[in-house]
Amino acid sequence: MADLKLTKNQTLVLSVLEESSIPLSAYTILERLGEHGLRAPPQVYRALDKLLDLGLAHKLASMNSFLACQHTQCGSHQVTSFAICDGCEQVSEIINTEFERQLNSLAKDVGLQPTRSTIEIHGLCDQCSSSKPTT
Amino acid sequence: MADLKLTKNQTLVLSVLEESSIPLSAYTILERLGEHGLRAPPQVYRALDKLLDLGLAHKLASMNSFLACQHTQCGSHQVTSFAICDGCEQVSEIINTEFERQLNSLAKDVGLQPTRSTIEIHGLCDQCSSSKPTT
DNA sequence: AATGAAAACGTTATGATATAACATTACGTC
DNA sequence: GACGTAATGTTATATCATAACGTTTTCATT
Repeated sequence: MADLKLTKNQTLVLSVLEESSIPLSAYTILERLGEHGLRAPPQVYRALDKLLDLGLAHKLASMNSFLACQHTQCGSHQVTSFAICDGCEQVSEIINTEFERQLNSLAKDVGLQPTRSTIEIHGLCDQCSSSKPTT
Repeated sequence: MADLKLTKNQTLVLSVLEESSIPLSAYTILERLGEHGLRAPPQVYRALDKLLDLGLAHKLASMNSFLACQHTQCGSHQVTSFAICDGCEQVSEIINTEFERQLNSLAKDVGLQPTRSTIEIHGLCDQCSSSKPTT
């Protein structure tokens, strides 16, 4: 566990993310940590920034929300992709080297040296797509 | 040109996007259209929503900004990827069917039926990477 | 243990992004 | 010209994120 170096607020924020089955907004995290003494957004955002740096959490730009890294050891600068169900909000974190290679190749084709990528696939999971359409 | 069906505000917003070499925030668009009578955010956001629907504009979730579609005819629901230079802010819009196929395959592997994707690659373009590092 | 630098923290205020809600106007169709 | 729909204008507010500043904690060095 890399948790050992985390500060109090970072630990609190990461715990909330880990206990959630879906991504959370910074303000939802703040609400849940009110009873632990957190009162203002910067306390959450600062903890999140550090967790993102460490690769222990990820931000979903398309939803303005955050989730704990699902891989116990997610190198902070790999290309990570997310499959997001718009029904149940479950997220799968995908790391695929062949896909990463192809992404870098696309970037190179247009003359870009990539540093970070946002890959977020929205849709419906098998379970939601079999239950939702019956409306 | 598909412009023929656009309303006044949609046409104004699209014009501003087309005249810009970089993505613009909704509020920047609003400022630029102040002289044309636009005064409040909903006027811009409503036009943007329609332009996104029509595939005439795209949103970059990682930057909270918008740009005109670079393909004269971008089917509104293709997988479109963006290569974004963090130096000069130039964006290349990439459509690649092999990449799209692989993306769909990744989604399928985790049981997701994709509907829309956010693919944004950040980095430095060749020009910026040869000028910036010398600091 | 004293000390000093760096990191983390708490707090207030504000900036930036986006939408709800409602009244009004434009416009095609009958 | 009456009607229904789409577009518009406007006010207010919700949501997301950070600047700025002072205090406290941490911890290596003395």
